[in-house]
Amino acid sequence: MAKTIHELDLKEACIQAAREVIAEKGVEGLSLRDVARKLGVSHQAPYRHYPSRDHLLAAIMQRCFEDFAIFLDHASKAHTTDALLGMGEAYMRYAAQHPLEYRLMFGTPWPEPAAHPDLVRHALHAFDLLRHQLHQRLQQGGCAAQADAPAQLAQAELQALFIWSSMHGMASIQQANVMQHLVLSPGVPAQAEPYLMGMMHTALTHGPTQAQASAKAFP
Amino acid sequence: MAKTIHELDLKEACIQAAREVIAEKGVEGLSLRDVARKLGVSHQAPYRHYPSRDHLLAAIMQRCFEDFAIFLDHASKAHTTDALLGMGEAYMRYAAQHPLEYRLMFGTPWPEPAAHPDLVRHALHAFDLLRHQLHQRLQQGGCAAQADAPAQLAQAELQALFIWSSMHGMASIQQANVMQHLVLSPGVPAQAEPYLMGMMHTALTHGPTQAQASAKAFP
DNA sequence: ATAGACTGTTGACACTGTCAACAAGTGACT
DNA sequence: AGTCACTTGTTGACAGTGTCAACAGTCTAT
Repeated sequence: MAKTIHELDLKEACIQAAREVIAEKGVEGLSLRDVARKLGVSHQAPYRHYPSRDHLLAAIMQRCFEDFAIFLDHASKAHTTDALLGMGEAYMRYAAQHPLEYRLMFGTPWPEPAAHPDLVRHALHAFDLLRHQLHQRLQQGGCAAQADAPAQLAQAELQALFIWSSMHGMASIQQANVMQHLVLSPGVPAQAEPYLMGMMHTALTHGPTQAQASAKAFP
Repeated sequence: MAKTIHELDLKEACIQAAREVIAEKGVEGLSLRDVARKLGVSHQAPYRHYPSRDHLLAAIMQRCFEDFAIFLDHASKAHTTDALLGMGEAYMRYAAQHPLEYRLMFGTPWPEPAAHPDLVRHALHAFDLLRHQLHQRLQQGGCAAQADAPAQLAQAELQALFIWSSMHGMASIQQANVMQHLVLSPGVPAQAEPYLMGMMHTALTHGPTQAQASAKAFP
């Protein structure tokens, strides 16, 4: 009977060890037997707490989403002038600082979402932060005569999806290190991110043009 | 000596069979032994043509990039009024129609890029199509007094990265089926893509604002 | 005290990528 | 013609993986 680390809950220790393995060798390099070895425990011990590798992965992803949402929330509150800008910068900073966690959350095929409702719930929270921020912004601004509340919410959601798309795309590109191979003009790689931020700001202040016609066609 | 399918080049047949397996079970479900079985050949036969699983994957990815670039090129030439818009729509259409291929190209950790220069070259071609389109557009437009040629190229590259980011982000979100879980207002999921297109159009016509200051700080 | 639940261990199975040794066919050179 | 090297394919092994089944302790409630 080896009293190694069990006192602090093997279920929790598995997540911790697995995150370390992921940080070292990436998501695809994670094996249950590895975390078992790392904890000095038999290769079947983790199976007592997670029915399969995917379930452990889901638990880790959930943890990552929690951390991510906290990170975004702090940043939006810390930025004194523009909470939205603060969130945007925080998003990119998180992706840059935790590439493997980011990949795990947004770049890994999700393990059967229906089977992990908790994971979905935590993942949604981060999006809700963004949506809420934009909704507030729309209500305060009141620039147009659009006082229709549901329409404003829908508007905020469309904006949130747009922002999320752009930032996730940029983060993915940066992570893939693909810009190194693109043979770009000097200064362009460094300017790409602030340029994207500027474009998003422009789009948000001016609203969409054209092509929207095809959207209105199917209301 | 089984004369099964060898006459048409096993090297080529491997790619074909592997693409079928990927289409059925996804990238992670691909195994060399599977394609060998599918071709009625020993489990080591593919190894005579590809030194490792990653090399076969690289070959498949390269093929996908070729198809993808052709697809984009056709679409941009087919669209009579706006080649750029045609490319954008084609991009989203490809992602929707070939989700697994798209995932393979843009969602899979690349197998050691330096070892597969051909893959990199083909991948870059698709980006070059976009960059070229935008460069032409800038030269024709000439709306501003910015006749500086290298600056125009850099501008086109920044625009290309912005467009690519946004569309890739939207495609990723659509593929992850995450919008189903987001509990959005009615009509928002359907409007998301045209809305994004409209926002991109706005941003391109107005150019970036703000935040660009931080970019100019490091020229 | 005893029965049942947790929790962990050992041993097996099928499957994978990959290495090594071998066989059959091909072409070139002497 | 005969030999030699090379290409292509086969068979057999090895370590590694996720997972199932059977077993052994320890804890708790009756």
